[in-house]
Amino acid sequence: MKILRLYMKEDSKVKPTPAEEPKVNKKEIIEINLKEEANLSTDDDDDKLVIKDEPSSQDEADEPIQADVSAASSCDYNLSHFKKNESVFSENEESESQTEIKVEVKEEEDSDEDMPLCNRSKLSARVSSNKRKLEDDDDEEDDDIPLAARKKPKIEKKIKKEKKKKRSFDDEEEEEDFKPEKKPKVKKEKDKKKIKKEVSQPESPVKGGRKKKEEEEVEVWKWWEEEKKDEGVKWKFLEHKGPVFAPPYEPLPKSVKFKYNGKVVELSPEAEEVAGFYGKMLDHDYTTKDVFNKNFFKDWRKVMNEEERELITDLQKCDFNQMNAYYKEVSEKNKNRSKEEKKELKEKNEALIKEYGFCIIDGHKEKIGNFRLEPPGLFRGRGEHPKMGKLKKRLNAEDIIINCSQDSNIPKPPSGHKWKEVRHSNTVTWLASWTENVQNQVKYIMLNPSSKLKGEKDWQKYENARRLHKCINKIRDDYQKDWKSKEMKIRQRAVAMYFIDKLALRAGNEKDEDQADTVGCCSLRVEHIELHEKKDDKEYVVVFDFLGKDSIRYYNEVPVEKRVFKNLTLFMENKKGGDDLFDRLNTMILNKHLSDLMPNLTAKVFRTYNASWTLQQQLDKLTNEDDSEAEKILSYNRANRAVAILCNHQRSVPKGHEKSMEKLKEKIDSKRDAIKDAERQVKDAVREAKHGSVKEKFVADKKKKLLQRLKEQLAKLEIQETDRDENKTIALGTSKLNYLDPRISVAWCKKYDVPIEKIYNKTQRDKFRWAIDMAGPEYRF
DNA sequence: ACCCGGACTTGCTTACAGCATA
DNA sequence: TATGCTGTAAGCAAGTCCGGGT
Repeated sequence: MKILRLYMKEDSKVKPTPAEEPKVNKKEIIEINLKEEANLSTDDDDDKLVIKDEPSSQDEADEPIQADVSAASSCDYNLSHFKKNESVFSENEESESQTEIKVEVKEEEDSDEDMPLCNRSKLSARVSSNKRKLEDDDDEEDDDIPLAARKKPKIEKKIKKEKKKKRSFDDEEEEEDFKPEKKPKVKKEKDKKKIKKEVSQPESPVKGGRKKKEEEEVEVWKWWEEEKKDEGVKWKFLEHKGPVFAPPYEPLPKSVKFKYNGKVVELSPEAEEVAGFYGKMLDHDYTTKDVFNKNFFKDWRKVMNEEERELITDLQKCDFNQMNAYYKEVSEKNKNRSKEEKKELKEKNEALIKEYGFCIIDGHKEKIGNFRLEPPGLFRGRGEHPKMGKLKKRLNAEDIIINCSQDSNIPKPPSGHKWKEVRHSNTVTWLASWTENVQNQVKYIMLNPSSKLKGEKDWQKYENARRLHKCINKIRDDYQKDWKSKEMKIRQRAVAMYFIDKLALRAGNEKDEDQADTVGCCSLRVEHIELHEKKDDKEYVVVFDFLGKDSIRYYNEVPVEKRVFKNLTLFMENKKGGDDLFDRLNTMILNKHLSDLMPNLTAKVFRTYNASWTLQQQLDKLTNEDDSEAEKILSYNRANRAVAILCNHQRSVPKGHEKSMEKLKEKIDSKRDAIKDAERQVKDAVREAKHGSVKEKFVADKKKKLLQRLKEQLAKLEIQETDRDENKTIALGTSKLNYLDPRISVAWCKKYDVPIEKIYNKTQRDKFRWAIDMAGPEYRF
């Protein structure tokens, strides 16, 4: 792998700064800083921020980087796949700096366990208060504004948005080829025949429960044994039935009244439907939020008729209680449906899936991921989303673009309707798409993860990550050197890469004003980190505290290399809390650089790489050949958990966790009692047996066996207990599904003789079929 | 060189089926 | 037989990244 290092000239252009606070040219800042440095740093020549050409390399405190995966309190594995003995960082000697970072999974005042994660502990909005050790200037005026409310001045954004909106309005329909294409009739026949043959799976006779389902599964063909040829073409033939529309609105019974200002008001169906969306959610936290209510009310009024609009002017005066009660009643009724009804419904649903849930792609029948269009409703953004509560409109055929083969049976729109467009683009993988009206984003109907299309990509992803392994040393070396670059941009880039590599941070694209204020690496702001020269007997600690994807809080105290620390100090100089930490960097620049280092390398690959690598290391470390199966699985889960912690995958404490824990404890206690009892019995029996006959001996043996079994059961329960408790705020699913090379798990299962079903459930096995097939016990990531 | 939208992956929550248990 | 629990799938929001147009 050839690695290009670009030492470019300091770019002449200075990033435009917000108008109100004329900022110093970055170059100047460096220089200023250097002067200061020169003055200050008398003793520790260790870390001059060199700007001259030759970097002062020798006396680097070249410490190896450690992945920070230490667990939250309870579990104490201390992994570090970066450790030198793992040979990843072989060039870096010494340094025992055991990094021990607490991933403090929100521990404030026990209170809010039941809320969705993003609503919890609104992140110490005061993260960046004056505690800063290395006092930069003191102008942090917006410390008291909650994070989400802080705005970066972005005027052009507004204009952009306007434009967007306009576009979405006036690009009404422009009809297109909706009549089935006649021309390739012959080919069609042929194709169809072929498909028929492939598709008509042996119809499984109904053989009760599970079995039946298994057999009805889509055919699995070993695409991974086929030769790969890409060229951007995703398929040759694609046929499907089109999406399933949301069921039409059924007006409420007349007895369900809506009241305004205490008086019953009869709503038009349109207004009623939308009111119903709100009424249904009355118990939800959302309806207590200002933004939500405002947005809802505004959009609701839009669908009202003149009269209604005139009358209903204040949400406070609206009474949705009857609607709420009605919906509750309905769902109650649904729960109590009779067996027959349930069965009927199920059959109907299965028939629907059978008809619409599959497509034919290149001669194979494959499951579609989401063949149902999203029903109308109120938008529920996560975190402090400015658009929460807006009305998500009902979709019609006129909104939908169909994508399929020209020579396939083109799906029919509902009678009286026309598709927005039918296109035949085989360079994309979606079957249908539409533009959602709240965020103005395209949404898609795509294939299930078990499909070839998805599987192949998944496989590629992990191969790519494995490729990174081959040059990770070089890359790490490189960015460590770049910490001393004389160019600000490169320094920032290098520090960002370090974060991404070490902490598995996301890239952090820029976001629009009209989205929740969350950040990733490149979009970190000064207010999101705190620097401590010393914290709890650790040196050079960076405290991260910000809201990441889905407004999940990321909190981490990380000891870093001195040079990184100094650089951060430098980056924060003369900035306010709301300013970008890496003002010379964005994801594009970063990814551009990464792709120069290795083809197809992007920020996200590091996450995949580090996750999978961590899993492998952990599995190696935690698994004992002669553990019981349950113990091995616990080890696996622990390894999995380490990854989840690394990637900050959280979840809200499941409802009734407390209760279920208690129950488990009870069970354990009673098991213990049983064991005591059994022990006593065994003792007695043994005594009897000593001078007894064969029969007594037999009894004693039996009792012993029973005791043994009880003990095993107890052990299992205890394992379950720790496992469950350690897991309460950590979500394993995401990493399992998206970050861990399944071949590692498969290999582990094969090596230690654990049935794959214990690790992957049915869906997961489908998704990872390729890996199950591909990897032997010797596979290494 | 940047902006923007399109395409696709990632991530959390919710609803529900199916099972065990009382 | 009703009830409660648990694991799974569905749902959909929110990221990443790329490429085309200007």
